[in-house]
Amino acid sequence: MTLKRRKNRTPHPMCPLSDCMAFIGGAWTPNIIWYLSSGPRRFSELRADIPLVSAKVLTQRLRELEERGILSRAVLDTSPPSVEYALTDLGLEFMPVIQAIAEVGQRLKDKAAAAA
Amino acid sequence: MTLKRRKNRTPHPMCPLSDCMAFIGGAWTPNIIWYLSSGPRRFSELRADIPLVSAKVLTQRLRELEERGILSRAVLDTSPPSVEYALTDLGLEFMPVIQAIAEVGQRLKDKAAAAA
DNA sequence: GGGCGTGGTTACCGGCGAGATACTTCATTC
DNA sequence: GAATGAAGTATCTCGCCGGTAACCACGCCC
Repeated sequence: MTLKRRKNRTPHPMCPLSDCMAFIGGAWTPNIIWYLSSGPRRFSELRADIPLVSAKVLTQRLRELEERGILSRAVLDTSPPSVEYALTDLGLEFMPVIQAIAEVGQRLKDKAAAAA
Repeated sequence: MTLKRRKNRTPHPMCPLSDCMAFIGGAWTPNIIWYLSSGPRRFSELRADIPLVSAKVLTQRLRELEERGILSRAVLDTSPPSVEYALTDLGLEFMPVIQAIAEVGQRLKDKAAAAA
């Protein structure tokens, strides 16, 4: 799922699951959408939000997501120029998925904590 | 995201998003869970359900999911012996995510159709 | 005014996950 | 006796992803 129509990732053309995963399946994509859901953020803020992503991959993912219309990219003419990313309306469509992922992840964590 | 604790895929240890994606991020994983959600299915049925997945990857994914307790594997002594896979209770926990993915995928497809 | 830090991006290299295709084993069926 | 079907395994290749390093334009500091 990261495609130029991320060609090889969960293709299965007629399947809504695969269609959606083609957008959010790329590494770190859910995290990026999550952190942008509370408002626009700059590149370096996203790096701080998601410390384990490398700058290279973050750039790649942001470019892909922009290309697909999930987020917008605006260069601010500060110096040095910084770049602000924001979810588009299309990007907001994915929030139910991101939220479900976060909730299930939290529930699993709670269970693990309760079991320990 | 798909791991032996799929090591390099969305690690970010403290994040519920990454925790959940570590389970369902592997290629074809959402599809497998989706088709198992309506009841146990055999290997060859899953292959027919998801025609674009190769046998190798399907085997890998099923093994991983079994190892993590998301599904169970039962060898039936028919001849030739067949193998039946079924979601466990833990596996069922992921259904909200799978459903959200399917719904958003469907909505995107509807929009695309409406736009055309 | 030359070295240094900063924000964002790109180039190069290596590992491993994933796709494609072919082959295996055993028992039934024609 | 050949073909078929179930459930894989083997091999090869390709592309994503991670890490490191370099890049460019600007402002700072002594």
